[in-house]
Amino acid sequence: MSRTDEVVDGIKRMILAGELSPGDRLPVENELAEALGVSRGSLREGVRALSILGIVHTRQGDGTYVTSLDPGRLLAPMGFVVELQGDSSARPFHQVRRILETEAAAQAALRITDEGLAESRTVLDGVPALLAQAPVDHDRFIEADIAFHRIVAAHSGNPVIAALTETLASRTVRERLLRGQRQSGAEERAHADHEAIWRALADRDPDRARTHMAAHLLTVEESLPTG
Amino acid sequence: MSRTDEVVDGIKRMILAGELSPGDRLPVENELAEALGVSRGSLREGVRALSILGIVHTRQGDGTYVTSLDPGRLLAPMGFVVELQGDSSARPFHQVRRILETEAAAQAALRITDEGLAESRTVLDGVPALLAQAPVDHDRFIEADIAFHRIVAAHSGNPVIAALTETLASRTVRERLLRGQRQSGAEERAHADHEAIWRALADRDPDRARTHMAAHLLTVEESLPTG
DNA sequence: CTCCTCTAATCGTCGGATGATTAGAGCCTA
DNA sequence: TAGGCTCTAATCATCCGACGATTAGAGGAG
Repeated sequence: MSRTDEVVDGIKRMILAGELSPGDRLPVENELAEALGVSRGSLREGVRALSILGIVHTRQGDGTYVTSLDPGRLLAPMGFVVELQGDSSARPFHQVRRILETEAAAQAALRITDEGLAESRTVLDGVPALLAQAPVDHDRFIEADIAFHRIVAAHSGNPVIAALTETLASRTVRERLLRGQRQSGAEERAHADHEAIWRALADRDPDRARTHMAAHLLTVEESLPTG
Repeated sequence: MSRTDEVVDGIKRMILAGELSPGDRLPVENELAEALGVSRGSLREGVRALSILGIVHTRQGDGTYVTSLDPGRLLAPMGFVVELQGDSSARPFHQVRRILETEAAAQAALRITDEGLAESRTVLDGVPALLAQAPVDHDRFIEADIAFHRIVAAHSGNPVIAALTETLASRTVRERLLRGQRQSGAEERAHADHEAIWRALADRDPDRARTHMAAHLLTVEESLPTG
């Protein structure tokens, strides 16, 4: 086990033992390095790794702090590895997204607030104008697409689902998806699906929300190579 | 953007551009540091971070190589952050596990091989002896539990689901779960659930497999604090 | 041809030095 | 006194050079 691994493990253990809580400040590098019995260089490698994993946050001139450890923050780095996946893995990843978002839609139908409905309504209302112009502004369509799905996932009541779907359907992933199906009015079809989902949410009907979301994401998925 | 971030981004970009493929060896530290315009220390911090994310693998005396980039390898580090979650997040995480494994069971019923059935049969056959002795060897029960669920997920045909459920239901997580419900024959109940799931798999019946898996995991979930 | 030894290459770790950034004390001014 | 400014100390960011640990591969012995 390398020194750096010992640092990572040591800090992780301090958090698990309650010696460090979210928001707490870590000892300064020289102190912590001595406490863990490693040089400052090795310590920095370990702290940097934890920083990239979203467990701690370092500010030059100030210090290093334990983050909130929220699922949203800790799952975000996963988006990094999702982007590295080749086309062969696009389908299994999207299947996971579909399974989770389908359930999220059903939950959201039971829990969404009037504010959430209004906000998603505003997003959808802006889309027809986008699709009417030629050429269509695909970037802005993707923005609206992301915004709608994000609102639905956020109202599922499960922050882990919200964080996972966010990373599984990031902007770069969506750009790949849209590129693969930019032939026959795919965006119009997607927008119609969104409207159907919205109506189910507005009616607080989980079954309809589930079915429409499942069909919507399945349509996208069927444009992907088999995997 | 720090030097280390530039290193991470630079190597990531090399992979995305095809300059580095799985199995390829990275340039030696001194060369790569010069190519990226950073010192060897900063380079090492970046490479170490990528190593912890499972993207590269370094061997002292040999060199640094790009890993296979398989979903299983890249999602494994997520288990690290799952363990850091407090009890308040246990329920949403387990909900995700339940949703994914339920679907995995249905898929596995359609795809599982005779070897997979035989292997899971062997695992289940060993459990009654474990439960008969007093006191029950909880560690070995957890082992069997993990083995059974792993086989099912592996035969879902989706490596991402297999990897995610593995990290969401690691040994440490399971120990927490079992501790919360060690009152009233929970292990016997779990084993009976497993048998019901196995029969559905053996009959290649996805509906029954789905239902039994859902009920099995829901039972576990109901012992968790509301979140 | 096989095995062993030895060397060179490479990563792992350390210590020190310097620059960049921040927070906070102390001072000044209105 | 309240507010803003300056300056200082603390802290992290980066770099450099050195040496130890490990591995792969060349070369020789049998």
